[in-house]
Amino acid sequence: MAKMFSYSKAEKLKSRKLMDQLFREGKTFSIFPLKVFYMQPTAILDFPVKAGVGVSSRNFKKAIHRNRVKRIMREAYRTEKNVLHDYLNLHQKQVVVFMLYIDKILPEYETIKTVMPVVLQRLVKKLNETAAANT
RNA sequence: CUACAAACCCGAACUAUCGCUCCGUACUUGUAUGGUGAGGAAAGUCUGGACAGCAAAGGGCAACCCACCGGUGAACAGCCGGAUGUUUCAGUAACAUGAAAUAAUAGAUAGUGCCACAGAAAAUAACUGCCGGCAACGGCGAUGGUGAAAACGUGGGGUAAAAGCCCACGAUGCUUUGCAGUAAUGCAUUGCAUGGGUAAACCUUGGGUGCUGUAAUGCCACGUAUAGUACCGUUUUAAGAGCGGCCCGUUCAAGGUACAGGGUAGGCAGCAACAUUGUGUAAGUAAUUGCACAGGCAGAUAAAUGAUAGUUUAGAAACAGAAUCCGGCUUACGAGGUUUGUAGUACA
RNA sequence: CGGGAUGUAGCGCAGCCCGGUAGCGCACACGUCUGGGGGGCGUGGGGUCGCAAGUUCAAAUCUUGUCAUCCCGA
Repeated sequence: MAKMFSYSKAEKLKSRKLMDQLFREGKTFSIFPLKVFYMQPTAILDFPVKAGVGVSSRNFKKAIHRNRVKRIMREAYRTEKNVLHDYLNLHQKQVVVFMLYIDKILPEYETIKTVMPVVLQRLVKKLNETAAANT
């Protein structure tokens, strides 16, 4: 694990192929105002976590507003992601995550910042459950 | 001074911590370090180009666009200057005249169409009517008061009754000549004519446009089914294709079309240095152009500018985020400033 | 990045090409038939024609600009 709070190019979900697979086969859960897609890929990734954020252009028509939402989400993920990273380091797992903002009003940074740890803890819990079920 | 409207300028700066894109350097090859990083509209996509491809970017029709004159520029439907109209305001007894706005602006004397209601009649001059005549008929377009618009206007002469039929003054269109102007056009002048409006109705005239767009296009790598079904065609009179529609011409042509299915969705170039930006100066009424000096100023591909705290300022808020690149147009916009106009108040 | 369609009464739509009166269905109000409801019949109200400017005597209609919504292609 590199730096504590970084969110560099290698950690971003970029492959179109992987993304199609995620939306087709991945599992989901929602904690308002976020909806999370996640799955554990079979292939070996160059980075343990591949994470992406998104907003519907139907809900936000202006590009400036979409950029604003994505920036807030990236910032929140960057500061709160240690929970997920520690878990994955401990169990030698890898995961692909995509977080979609589903509300229609422009969010404040504080609200996303309070929701993000809850989301990541839920994600860790879900991964734990599937691991338990498999064994 | 205050309020409102319009045009133009400007579109915060700095420090610390964490973090992001791209570029350079170092080495232990993923870390350190240095630099770099959105707009006046990046927007709308309304336009003009650059650049690239498309059989030889063939010809005609259709379609679409433009339309006073000159300049500007790579180009334009843009911009600048001018001419002539129209509208509004000021002004006048009424003109004249001045200011502002303006998609005005080839042709209504090429042709076709349309003009509600009212009105005799909305473009053929009919009806009513007036005059002459016994009548047949002939002459006339003044009479009719409706309408947005009624057969050049006003006054006089003239006549059986009338009429640009004639005269004076004036209006409009075409035209001759002279002067001014690069020109549009203006002023004066010669002759002829006068049946409305609409071309942002069809249209005619003149000029222009080939089409598609950086997901263009070129190259590299990886991978699948030497694979299925149906139809059309193959030595000719050829199926079909060659990038919008139709016709012609021309070139290629042994495969083509549809359905179902399988694979890939990675990389490099295009791609960031020029119709470039800033300042000064010269030419020009201006748009704009020349010269000198200085600068290097985003380059991603699920897509980079954020978060927190503090300082400065009266305040930090508006509209809003590059995706091939430039010129213009249009629209959105906070606070402050400048200029102009309108209204009110106070003082001299 | 490119192409197209639609804005008319509370709702769904005509009218626009070829300019002059804005209409249809449902809904609404009143009256009537019925003991009452439902339903039928009759009468009536309600529209800045998305917004702005222009052409015209006259604009929902023609022209230009603009705003919003929806759809399509790569």
